[in-house]
Amino acid sequence: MSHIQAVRGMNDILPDDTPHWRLLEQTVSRLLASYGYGEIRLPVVEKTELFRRSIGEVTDIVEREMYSFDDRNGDSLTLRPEGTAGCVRAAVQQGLLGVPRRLWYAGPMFRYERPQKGRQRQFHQIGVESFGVASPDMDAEHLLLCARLWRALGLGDSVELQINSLGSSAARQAYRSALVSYLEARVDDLDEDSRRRLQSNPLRILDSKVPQTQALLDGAPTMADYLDEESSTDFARLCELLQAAGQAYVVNPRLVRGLDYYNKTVYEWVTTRLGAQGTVCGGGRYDALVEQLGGKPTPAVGFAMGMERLVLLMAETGAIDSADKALADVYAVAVGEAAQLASLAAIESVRDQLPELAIVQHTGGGNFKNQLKKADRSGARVALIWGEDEVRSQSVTLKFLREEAAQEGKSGQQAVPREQLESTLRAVFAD
RNA sequence: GUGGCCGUAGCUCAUCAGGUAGAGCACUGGAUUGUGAUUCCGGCGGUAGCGGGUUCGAGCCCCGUCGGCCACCCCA
Repeated sequence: MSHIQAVRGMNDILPDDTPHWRLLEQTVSRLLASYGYGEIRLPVVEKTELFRRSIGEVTDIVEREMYSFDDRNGDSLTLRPEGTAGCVRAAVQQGLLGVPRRLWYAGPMFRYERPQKGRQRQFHQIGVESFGVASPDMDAEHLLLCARLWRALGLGDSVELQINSLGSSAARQAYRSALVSYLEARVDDLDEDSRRRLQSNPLRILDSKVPQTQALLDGAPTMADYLDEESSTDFARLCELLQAAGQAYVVNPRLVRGLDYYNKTVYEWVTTRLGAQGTVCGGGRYDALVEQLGGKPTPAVGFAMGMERLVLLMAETGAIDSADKALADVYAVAVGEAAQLASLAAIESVRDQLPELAIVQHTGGGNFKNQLKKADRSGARVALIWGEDEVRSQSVTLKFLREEAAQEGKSGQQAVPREQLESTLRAVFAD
């Protein structure tokens, strides 16, 4: 068994799945265009320093999940674990921040984690970022845009919106120390993971999955009580905007996000249908990041959605009509050398005149039975047959392979004079 | 990084208590020397992930290792 296998957690996406992916990509790019967002294409590799500074030194991503390596000149580079950092870097570097700017991107991200359902080491995100607008109407725009996407994908009933506000960094600090002192007084009741996080990242204890810890938190100080005034009025305004738009949401006061750069509004779209990895999309404000990365102070909001998870959900929900797996509309069969010549010439002409038809030409020889079998397996609706008889009479036999065609009174087969082939096909595939 | 379950034909799986492996699908030949999908008959296809151990004998038991799935951690 010396086959070379794919790297763990880096998966092939096979032809059976790519139609789902394409539908997602097309739907997203149309929708974003309709909201006036411009696509930006970013490198997959950035300087390691970029991620250390933006995501945060003590996060799991930076501490143990990055694919980092030394370039030949000694620079430390990293396969991007997320998209926001690179997008901000590009926006600053390319001078895109003079006016409010709406951007989106899509592509692979890399995180060294144990693979499980909805999580792999190379995964794909679609990211959306808006720069230069501090008011919550931009947050609302993002959320409503997402909601519209879920509806377009048939996922409207499968996801729930949870929102929260983290407050300004000062408010966060204040809340953080209040939480820590509350929990330190009850450290004996804390689970092991949470105790560790008490040192490293106390806010994350809030979304612990341990029931006992959650119970302990019922008596803890709440984030809302520590919010600065601007954060709380902005958050209230966002809720108001969502209500006005008829968008349902749940305020989850224990929602925190893993990356350090978030402040004020944060949110997640979650589902219960995907096992443990329920977050399908997540984001929020990061008003300080642009300045932190050397740009002029610029407020920003953004989110990222996980394409693998969305594709899983689409399949799970049956939202996608079990896609047409047929690779061909027409399958051309030719037996004999003369027939092959006639077939090739005719098919090239059909391709000229009916470029939208998917035509698979039989290759590799074989008898009639064999070739017809391939025609059937291809999923094609029509087989075109050339043999000695057709060559002699300068015609082609058109055979209907599918039952639904029979129901339309198009069944069996018929001889078609060569010069009528294109018009006959045009008529057959008119619907 | 931690834990549980699992690796047998291209795919999905069987092999009851250790006695050197079987089915369906797929592929292929024929019944049908120019006709698929249905039916019938035949054929190809396996160093049982890999390595070691126990045993007269290991797909089955033990150890290691690699890989997969799910969960924890964390996140999309």
